Amino acid sequence: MARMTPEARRESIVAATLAVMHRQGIAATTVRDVAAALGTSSGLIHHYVTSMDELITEAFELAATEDLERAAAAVSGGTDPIDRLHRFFDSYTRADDDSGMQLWLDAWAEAARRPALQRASRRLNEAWQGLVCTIITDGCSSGVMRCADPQAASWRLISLLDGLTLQTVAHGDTVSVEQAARWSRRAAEQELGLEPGILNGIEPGTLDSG
Amino acid sequence: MARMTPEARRESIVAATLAVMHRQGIAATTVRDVAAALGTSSGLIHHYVTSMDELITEAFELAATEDLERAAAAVSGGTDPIDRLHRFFDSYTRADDDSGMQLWLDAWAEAARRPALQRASRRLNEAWQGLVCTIITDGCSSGVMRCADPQAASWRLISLLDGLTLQTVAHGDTVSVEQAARWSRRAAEQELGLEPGILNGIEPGTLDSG
DNA sequence: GGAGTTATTGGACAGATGCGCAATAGTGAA
DNA sequence: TTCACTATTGCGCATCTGTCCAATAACTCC
Repeated sequence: MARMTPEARRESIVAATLAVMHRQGIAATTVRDVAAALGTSSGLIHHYVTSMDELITEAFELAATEDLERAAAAVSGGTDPIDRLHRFFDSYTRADDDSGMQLWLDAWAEAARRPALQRASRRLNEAWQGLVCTIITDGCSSGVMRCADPQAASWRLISLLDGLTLQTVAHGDTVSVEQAARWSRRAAEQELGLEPGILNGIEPGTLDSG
Repeated sequence: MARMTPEARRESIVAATLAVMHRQGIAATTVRDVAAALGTSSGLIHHYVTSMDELITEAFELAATEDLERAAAAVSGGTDPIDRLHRFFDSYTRADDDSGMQLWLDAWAEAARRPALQRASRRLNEAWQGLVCTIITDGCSSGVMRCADPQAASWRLISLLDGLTLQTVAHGDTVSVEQAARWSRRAAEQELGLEPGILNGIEPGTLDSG
């Protein structure tokens, strides 16, 4: 393979690792598969990375951070708390139709056995919760939402979303993607004292362009 | 090792497999580990089991079915729908403090790659949801609960429980076991139009003996 | 006791795994 | 052009994996 800058090569290795992780799952991602996906030798990977665990953690962290930043960017474009919450749900449900959520399932399962992966997974999960918590706190102080405990409410919403998409990803169609989206929005309306349907009704972009 | 009845031997193999799965995770459970835990040779395992996948699925199915039946038994002893719901939460939160929930995390992650495991996981998840759905339906028809869509509500409750305990198991203490229990009960009260605190208040056994 | 059945053994087999290392080839400076 | 540097190769090593199989040992029935 053509010689590359160390920096560029390292990035390409992490990107290739991520592709393999999406295709085969975290546990089944091997050095040789990454090398094959990259079109290089397996020795090269270890020239840049001290262990496979480190590489997997780094790749997961990259993907998860990008997801989070995409969601944060979408949210920050909202005009008011309800619009921001709407955008949050949109970006979450758009992300999970792909194999992105399977990566999270793998990470949660592996977390107990891989400390570095656990730290990354935990940190990013807390960031997601924080994103929602900020929206709710704003909504409460501006009076459009009613919520006694934004911290708890945001953990419940995040957990509900995770639990529902878990069903979608792991079991095929016990719960459909559309149901998961509708039900979690409905729960948010109920949890935050919003008018029923306000999150599910005004949703022109989901079916057309999503 | 002492010679055993085929039936007894088979049971001991499945039990040993389950122990190894709890200790090392589904993906890292090997024939040799099971044989070592059993104090026998690895060849013996394949004399009773055609493949490792079959054995793992069978062991998971056994553990999950026992959990479900324990919950169903606890629920069936309830005097009315609210008491039954109370008992359901009790048995669920008592189960997850152990490594039982980690097994579910592993199963969900592996489901995409192991069809037999996926079928088992899916079937049992639907049974859990059905258990809750029955309670809610009864509660609605007897007038103590208000719920427009018991099917959807039970999926939301199950998914919320899964999502919250997921945080507990995978990330240590982003969400504590007590918080997960309290928050999910609170969500149920809200979802089913119950008096706030009715599921969290009357709960003498949790802190003393749990 | 002897014979037949079968639970159990221990190791062989082919393949995969993470990692390391000498050899090679491309690159930039003198 | 030459030389030092290092990205890249290709393979070797030790270990682990699921699966299979002939040999052995324990049990049952005659």
